[in-house]
Amino acid sequence: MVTIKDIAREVGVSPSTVSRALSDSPLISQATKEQVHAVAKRLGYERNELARALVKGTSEAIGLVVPDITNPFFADIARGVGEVAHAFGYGVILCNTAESLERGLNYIRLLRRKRVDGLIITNATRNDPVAKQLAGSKTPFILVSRLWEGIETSYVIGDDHYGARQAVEHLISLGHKRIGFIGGPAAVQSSNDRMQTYREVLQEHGLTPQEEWIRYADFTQRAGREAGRRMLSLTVRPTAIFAANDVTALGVLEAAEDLGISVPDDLSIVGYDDISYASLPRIQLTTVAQPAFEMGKIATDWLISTIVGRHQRLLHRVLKPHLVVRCTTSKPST
Amino acid sequence: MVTIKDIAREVGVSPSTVSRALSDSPLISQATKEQVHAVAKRLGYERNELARALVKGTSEAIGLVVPDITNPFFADIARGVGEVAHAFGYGVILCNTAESLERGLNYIRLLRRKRVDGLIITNATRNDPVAKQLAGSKTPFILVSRLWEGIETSYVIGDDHYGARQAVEHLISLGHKRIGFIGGPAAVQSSNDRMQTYREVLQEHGLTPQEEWIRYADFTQRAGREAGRRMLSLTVRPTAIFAANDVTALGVLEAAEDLGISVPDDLSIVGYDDISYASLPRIQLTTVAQPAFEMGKIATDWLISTIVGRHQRLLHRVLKPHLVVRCTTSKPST
DNA sequence: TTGTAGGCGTTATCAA
DNA sequence: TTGATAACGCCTACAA
Repeated sequence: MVTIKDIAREVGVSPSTVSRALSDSPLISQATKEQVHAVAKRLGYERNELARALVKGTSEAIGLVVPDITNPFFADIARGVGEVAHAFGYGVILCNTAESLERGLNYIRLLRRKRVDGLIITNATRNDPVAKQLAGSKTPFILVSRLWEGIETSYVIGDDHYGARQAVEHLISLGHKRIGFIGGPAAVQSSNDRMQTYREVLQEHGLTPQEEWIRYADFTQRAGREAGRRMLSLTVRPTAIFAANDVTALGVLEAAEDLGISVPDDLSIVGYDDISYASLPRIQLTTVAQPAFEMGKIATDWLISTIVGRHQRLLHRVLKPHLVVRCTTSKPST
Repeated sequence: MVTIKDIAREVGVSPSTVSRALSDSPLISQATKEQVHAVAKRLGYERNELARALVKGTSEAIGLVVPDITNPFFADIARGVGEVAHAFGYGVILCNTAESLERGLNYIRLLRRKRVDGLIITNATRNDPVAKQLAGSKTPFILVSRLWEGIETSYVIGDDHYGARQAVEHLISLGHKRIGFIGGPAAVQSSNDRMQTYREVLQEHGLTPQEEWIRYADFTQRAGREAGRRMLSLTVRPTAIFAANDVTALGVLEAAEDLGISVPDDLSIVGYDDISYASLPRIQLTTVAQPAFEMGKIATDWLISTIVGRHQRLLHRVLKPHLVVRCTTSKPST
């Protein structure tokens, strides 16, 4: 690899002059700048960002931790993050935890060892051991979509209570009385909030769900399918299911198919997120839409502003989701 | 941030001793090791990988460039890459080019400046200016799914000719004579190979497609939908369409819906990749399956072996895809 | 406008 | 078994 020393030797100046010339310092004459750039190009010089980061104390990289990159919701967040990160010249180190708490821990440690300038965390869970550790550190970070509890942080989330309310009230207004819920891991705040609101809304309407109508999956299609299959095999089964995310909802759709239950005639399904596959003609999933791409962008924008020191306030952004009624919900059959 | 010097001072030894103790050198006494580790833990020491990389000449990070992270095919590759990379203690820097050649170029430059130890490239295109540059460098890299032409590299790809043949012969065996093709960007090798084979197979069966039955989209759902809409609005329209990837195929499915054309009765559709959404009950897309996750794993495995110098041979891996017949294909209506 | 020198946090070499 | 010392490649006062 060619270094500034090589260029310096070639041009006949000192390494510092080369360094300054390459970073376009006003102290350097036009003539030398041109020479330096020419030689740099000829030699194929690429600045060593590692060395630069070491001395400048900033790596121009941010870490992004996601629980499942194959979930389009997180893929979209990742896209948003990449978009603005790269616009500011920052790199993005992506870590996929597969919903494993342990991996999440390891990745965050790895990212901090790599001295990323900031972190975007989308896999926050309750009692996350990393929470306090990170909160007590200097590394700026921001939570997206999922929250820790009892810890002051910046975040960009959707209003899960509001969204869940839209979903459940929609089902109730259609006339459903037996409404089930399939959530994500119990330690995930957003899933819990949706569940809690689900319970509340039912109660407000004088409805009490059986305990078997409430299940926890892990936000994957497979788990959604299994949970759905179990729930739909009950002797008294729900006429509608609210799934805590679209991927799970699609799993439930599969389960219904498996059991020969027709949607929406015999079962209504509402998802959450509005991933692009939810709107496919054959799917037409009724769901609660969240602006994933936007969330990634907002978070990254804030993070980088914080890194470069333009501000240091916390950011609390709660986006209102909205219900998109499509074709997986209808009146219950009588 | 706490450094080895801080630990050294605290313990009362030299920095080099601390360094050795932390990397578990056999030269250090058990007693000091324990002391050092204790203090390191107490102080919350995290090794600075930047500094380490600088002196060791290896960053323990690999770069991954994908054309579209929201395409589950690439998300799955990314998952595979992450899986084995992290198993070996490597970080993954993800770059999403959104099918832009210019971005691809910038990202690869960025990654090289960050001194990644190797690259996994899934966005290769014909006449990629980065190709020769990279081929002439010391950084090991491997292409996945998409190839450059005329350049000796390592790669893990699917057999596109074989896959496309399965798809088109399937349609022909069903009795289709008017078969269309919707590909990705013309500069993408895999898309081209599928197209070429599509032409060949038709020819072998004495069929000649009209030129309007061949369209290039950009591997997105939206473009697939538009191209599909145009093709299906022709006065003489194909009775079957082979799309160069599933995302495009889903777009075509939408287009058919838009125009009130029923699938598979009035139009058969075959996709490529077998992303998880292709097998949804309501979708049941007939498609050519590729093991994306596996491809990511194989490539990364090879890359890291090369990095650590276990070998330096090129890897040429061509995986045979297989046709999965589902419900979007049937005999043409008469 | 340019050069010198010191340092960023590690690791590696050579002595002790 | 441990300690100096010199790198790694770059940036930045401070001097010239």
